[in-house]
Amino acid sequence: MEQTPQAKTKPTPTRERLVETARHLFWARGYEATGVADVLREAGVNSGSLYYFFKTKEELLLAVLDRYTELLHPEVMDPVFARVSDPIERVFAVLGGYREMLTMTDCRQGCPIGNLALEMSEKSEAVREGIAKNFVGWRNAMAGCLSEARDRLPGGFDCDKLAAFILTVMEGAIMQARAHRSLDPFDASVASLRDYVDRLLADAETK
Amino acid sequence: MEQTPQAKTKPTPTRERLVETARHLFWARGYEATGVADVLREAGVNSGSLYYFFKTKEELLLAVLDRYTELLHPEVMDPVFARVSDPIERVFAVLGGYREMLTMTDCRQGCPIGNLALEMSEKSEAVREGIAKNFVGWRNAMAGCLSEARDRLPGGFDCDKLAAFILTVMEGAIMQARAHRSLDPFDASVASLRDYVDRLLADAETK
DNA sequence: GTCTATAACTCGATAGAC
DNA sequence: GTCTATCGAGTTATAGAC
Repeated sequence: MEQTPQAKTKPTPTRERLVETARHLFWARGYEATGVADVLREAGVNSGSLYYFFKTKEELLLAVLDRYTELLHPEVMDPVFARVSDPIERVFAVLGGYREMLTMTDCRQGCPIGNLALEMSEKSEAVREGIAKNFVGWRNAMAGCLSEARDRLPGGFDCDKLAAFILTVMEGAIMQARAHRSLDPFDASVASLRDYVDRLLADAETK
Repeated sequence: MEQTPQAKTKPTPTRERLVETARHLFWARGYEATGVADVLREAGVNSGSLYYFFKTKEELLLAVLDRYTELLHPEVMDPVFARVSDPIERVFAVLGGYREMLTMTDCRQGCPIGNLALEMSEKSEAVREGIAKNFVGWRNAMAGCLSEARDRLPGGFDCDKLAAFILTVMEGAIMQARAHRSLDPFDASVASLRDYVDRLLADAETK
């Protein structure tokens, strides 16, 4: 709707490059620690262009958060769902995706939204809302998996509550992995979550 | 050992005031977002004095992390342990303490170590170690509670693993509470953790 | 839409008197 | 151990030509 329809082979317009560069730098270094000049250098764009598209650095961050919302399904969920079909295993496969992110960065980079949630939640209401929206999307995807497996869970089970718990465990597990620069706390936390889910499934089975 | 023994009524020396001021500002605003000038103003101290005690801003942060390590038992654990005697309930009472912190700050401030873990873990190895040390202390306190209740838990149960899981849940729950500016995700996550622990206790009972 | 140049300010840190 | 003054680099953002 904002895009002219015939523009199909556009070679990555400047705005796109700015958002993608900012996305990666905010993730790797944090928002405050990333200078506008860093984004400009890395994107090969001049100051004037950035401020043509975005009034402020914060507005650039809001665009980054919108981008994350768009990427949730194509980048995070769909590849996993294509590979794994059992709804419960999909949940743990998504967690495995974040584990891989930790592996590839030697436990230096975790969930970009989680970082921003702690750094920025009280600094801007608009940013906080963008973060909350991303969390809601993630939880809904997980809640969808759990709903599919509803008949294997105890009667009257609250799938949204467990979905929120899964996000909680993932974020807390990533935090500890980064603080200890080790996958062990991540693996231990996911194993505890698995134990909990197994007990829920076993409980539903015996009834 | 660093303190002269006769100095008992010292009116809070400058160094102490700097560490305490920095501790509160880093907690409320984050490390990068807090300027050295903010610390100086709030502490009523001049630049020259700060750099007499600390070579850099990062060294001030390390002192803050040491202070948190010292405060863990007197400020976080002991008051709860004095009030609650059942070891399992102690765990949940400690979580209740963090809930109160969220209540008092309208879900704006959570765990100061968690904030720093995500903001600073990859920026300085010394800082990361100070954070990890705080996490280890917290987990050990929780593992101590669980060990006391060992006979009520399933045979061969790994108390350290559950302690790590409890920290994971607490940090993830605080993150979501701050992002949504609501206690609901915190309460839901703690309720799920309680459900898990109840199932562990019930499992041990039937054997 | 993009360019260069720079305004206006804040940052962490230092020097040297007291 | 504390003071004032300030350095030099970095910050976000803007102005105005092209």
